[in-house]
Amino acid sequence: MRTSQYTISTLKETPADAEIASHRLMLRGGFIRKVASGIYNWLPIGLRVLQKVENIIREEMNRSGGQEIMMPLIQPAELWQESGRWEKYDEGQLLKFTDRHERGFCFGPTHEEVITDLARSELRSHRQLPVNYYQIQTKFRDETRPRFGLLRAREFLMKDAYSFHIDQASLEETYQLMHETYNRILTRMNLDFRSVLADTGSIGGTASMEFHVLAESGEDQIAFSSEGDYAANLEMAEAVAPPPDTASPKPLEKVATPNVRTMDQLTRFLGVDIQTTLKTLIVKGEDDQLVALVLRGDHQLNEVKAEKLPGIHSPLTLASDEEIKAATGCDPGSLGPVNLDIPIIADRSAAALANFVCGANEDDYHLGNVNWQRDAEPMAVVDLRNVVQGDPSPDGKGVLQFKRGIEVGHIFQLGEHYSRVMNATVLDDSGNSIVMSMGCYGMGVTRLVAAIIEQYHDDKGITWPTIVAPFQVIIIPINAHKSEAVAATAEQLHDELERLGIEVLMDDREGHRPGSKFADAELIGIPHRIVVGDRGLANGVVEYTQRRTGETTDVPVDGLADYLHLQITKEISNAAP
RNA sequence: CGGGGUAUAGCGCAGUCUGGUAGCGCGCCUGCUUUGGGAGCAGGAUGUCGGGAGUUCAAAUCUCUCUACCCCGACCA
Repeated sequence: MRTSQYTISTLKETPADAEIASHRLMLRGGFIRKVASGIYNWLPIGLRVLQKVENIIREEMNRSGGQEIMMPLIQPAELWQESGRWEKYDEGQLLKFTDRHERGFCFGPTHEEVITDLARSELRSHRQLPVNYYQIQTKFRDETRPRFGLLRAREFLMKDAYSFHIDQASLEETYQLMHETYNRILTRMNLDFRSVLADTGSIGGTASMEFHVLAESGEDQIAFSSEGDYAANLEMAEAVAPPPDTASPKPLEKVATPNVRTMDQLTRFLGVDIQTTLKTLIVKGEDDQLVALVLRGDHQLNEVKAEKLPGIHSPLTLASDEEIKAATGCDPGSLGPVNLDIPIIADRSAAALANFVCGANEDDYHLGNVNWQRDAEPMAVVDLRNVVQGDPSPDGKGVLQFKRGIEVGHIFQLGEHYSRVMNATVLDDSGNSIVMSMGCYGMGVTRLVAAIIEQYHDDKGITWPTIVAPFQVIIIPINAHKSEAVAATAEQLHDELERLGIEVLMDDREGHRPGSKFADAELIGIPHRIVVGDRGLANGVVEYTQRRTGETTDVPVDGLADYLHLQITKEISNAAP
């Protein structure tokens, strides 16, 4: 391929609205262009990368027995009404419209309904199970706030797979297989990633796991054991119950704390350690009754954990100051569990305290030396808080550490969540009608492209792993118009590499001086660069530079193509398990 | 959806406060000279100043309104 016949649309200046590396570099490098908020064009060079990522996923899915299908982007309202998600699906994310006959449709944000509908008509016998269907297809989710370029787009490419089973054991087997498949896919792309325990969220189901590419720009916080294998999304990470404080109770005391409203003010005013204090949050229960959630002063409420508690309103809703005043007679800053006429749910760490400080349920007063049982009784003691770095790991090995991650994959055991409401059944070996168990397995293809860049870039541009690079080799001839030797050598190398099946780009643009060609090659991130110039040719050598290391060596023209062929073959296969 | 901000040439921006009919850098086109780290000179093209309404002799500039986009918060691949 020659740049004179190929669109290289690099920008010298960064478009103003790009915040993070992947977005900035994809715009500058001419990989993508924005069409509307969260909606992008893919230019030729960008599409090459996208298709490589797509093909790695496809190869590994096929290798694991997945069968590729394609479902429609546009889906009828009836299916979503049947599953109950037409009204419920994440308010607003479902983009709905009607056709000329006033029939309701939506753009597919995911395909559980369509696949379940397909499965119930195609799958009749247990002999056909298990099956795993997948597609690589456009999704549309009307995000309230698209951002970070491809990391949170509204229209994006996703690989979604759905498996069907006669029983839970079979589902677990495929779930495990998909876990391994995802590991292989991400490993082949040379990514630094983690699989972590995850919340099942709005899709519903029993077990689920997320795959995170580690990057500072990631939107998720993940917690993992310093010594064991435990890893979980922060919203799921379990806080281990500390041993109870066995100090003998001291006499309860009431202290005046004028104008103290926050934990920070309280600890400074009283000169106590924040770890010996309690804070009390009032949230809405079902039927608008109030519930008090009690945490240690230094801990943060984990909303996902709280929402899962029986009797708690979902989404989690804090009571207003007025409601709190009406129920307790004081402001939120003076709340505490003692003599509180609201059911109390205590976090394990809060429940382990003795002789602690908390609000007195009276403005400008706090209580000291408070003790459970003697002074207050929680209705339940549960895990309610976010873990913090240094907490013991739930697997008993080491302590928890945090990293940020980009969620590129999510696998679920859905169980009978959809198959039951949509009546997707098969006959078992006794002729009984059995509701199929389902699994679903998502992977964000366009998001993966961005995630790769987040891990592979430097101050000059992208440093693609060879397996996903848009081209594998770039040849830059210097003053080809003046030197026949340069022109001929570059041509010869180009043709030889192409014959060997290597994806080679020759920068034959006229009017560009070497400097701008070097800059473009580095921005676009082509892993191997060959510079052909008179200077070296006099000695029979060209200059070879590795993009990632910047390491430059003079190498003989003879044998270079074969060497690169060997090298590249190694690079694109050594990551395959 | 709440809060904040922006909209002027393909990109990055100035001009707006203080109204007088649009500019800079990069890019683009032509020519010449250049050619190992984003070249120089000369010439040139490109704007319904986001849309609409209003105030005014006169609006990029003032007023109202609509729209799009970006950033900060609750969801997801």
